[in-house]
Amino acid sequence: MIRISNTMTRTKEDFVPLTPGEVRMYVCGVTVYDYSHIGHARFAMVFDVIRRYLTFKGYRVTFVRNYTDIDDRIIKRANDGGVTAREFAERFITAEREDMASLGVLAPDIDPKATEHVAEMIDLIGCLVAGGHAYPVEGDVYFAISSFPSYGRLSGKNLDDLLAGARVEVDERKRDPRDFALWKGAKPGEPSWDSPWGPGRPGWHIECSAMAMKYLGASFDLHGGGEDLIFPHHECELAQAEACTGKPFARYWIHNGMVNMGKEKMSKSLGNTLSIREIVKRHSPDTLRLWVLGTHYRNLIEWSEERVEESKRALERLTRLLHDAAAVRAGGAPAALPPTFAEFRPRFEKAMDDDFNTSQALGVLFDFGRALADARDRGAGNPGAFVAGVDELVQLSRVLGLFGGGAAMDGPPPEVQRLLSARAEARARRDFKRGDEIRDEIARLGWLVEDTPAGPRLTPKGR
RNA sequence: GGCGGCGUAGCCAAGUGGCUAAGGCGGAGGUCUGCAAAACCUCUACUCAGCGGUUCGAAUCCGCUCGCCGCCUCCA
Repeated sequence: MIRISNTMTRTKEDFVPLTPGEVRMYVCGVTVYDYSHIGHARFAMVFDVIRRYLTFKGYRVTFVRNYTDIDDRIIKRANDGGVTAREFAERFITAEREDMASLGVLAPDIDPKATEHVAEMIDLIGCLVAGGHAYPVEGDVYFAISSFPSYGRLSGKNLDDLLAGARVEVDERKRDPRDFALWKGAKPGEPSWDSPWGPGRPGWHIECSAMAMKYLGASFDLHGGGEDLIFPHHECELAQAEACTGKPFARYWIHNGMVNMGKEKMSKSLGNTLSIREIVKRHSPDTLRLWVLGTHYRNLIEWSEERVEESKRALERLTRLLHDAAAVRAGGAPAALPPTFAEFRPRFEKAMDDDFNTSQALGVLFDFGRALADARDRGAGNPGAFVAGVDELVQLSRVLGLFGGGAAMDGPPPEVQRLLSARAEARARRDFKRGDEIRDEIARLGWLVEDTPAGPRLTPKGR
């Protein structure tokens, strides 16, 4: 039984999908007005792992992650750059897809864009107006907070506190300062769509309500996003959907913790971001993933180049096993998974079942790695069992999105092989000076040579 | 001011009522080795921010204090 921390109830609950064997999940994606940063990388990896694990457990998962491709900043930056908002947004959607692929994050089943669902949003707004939950004013349409008493339930706010907060924008035309825009009347120079309330564009929150319900139905299982979206975005999204349909929206709300830059949240608005495309130049996707998954998804992570370097070293422990297995596999016969290696899968699942505890799951994988290394070193006895064990380790690792690319297991290029042979000859002549020189040459090509009782071993030096 | 979260070894980080407080990085010693590296073995928190309380028993529950962070405004 999978247990999930549900933001709505603030407790860990048994996960029971609406339809047995199926999971429908919606995750709020990014607003595409700039390159994605490490915070987005974490968020994407977290939900990627949740999706992979649910799939691993046998659920048929439908995973939707949207693009917000119309908003104030997109319009402004597009105007500044002399391109249309659409062109501008498309550029960053393309970039985002490249970034996610470079991190080994699987593409969503559906990745809808807000601008392609304006009709659905207009229908939803129409439903809210008809039901008395929204009202038009001079080309805008606002959601009437007072018509939805449970507003504030998700974020744990009460309506009075929101007023007292005094940070709510003052707009005389709103019936209540806490009301929020569903539809914004067009201003000169802005892209707009026709609607029953005049030309304009959708408010931020309405897009997710409309798209989630279009692809997943009025009620679905999981809704995710960064914890900074709990209020107001998810609160509003929920209110809009439920006010119209009268049905419960998402059953479980999952929110990931932030990535801090020093003591401060990494955020586009604070300008303290580090882009994904910058960071993948320095670190492999597996290294970054290990860094992210080492901390439980709800906790804060502080960005640190040093911590990532540590993750790299830890990862090398596992990749070495993969290479050793590849070397053994070439000659050995396959074997069944021996009983000594059978304990790790259940332990791994137990950790992941408990609110996707990747930190603990990784601990299991490292324990597994130690058992495998021990088996390898103890002997020539049963190489097939060692290979079977490593295969099992890889299978479990892939549930976390590790070792998905073949690169981790690719053999050395011919040049390195040649050098290795030359070194073996030199060492046979006891010309260790030459041997060490060749070892350095191989190192420059990115491979580490180690002499073991069974002969030299090659491992790629990680990023 | 309101709401929420965090504080565990040198560093990172699980664990949230009861066997020896996971795992990673770093460090120390040993075996192995031409050297190196890796691997393996052993060691590295009598203690969980502090102080009280509940309990047969608490890192885990409750209260207070201190420190840090997030949200309440666009944000993953």
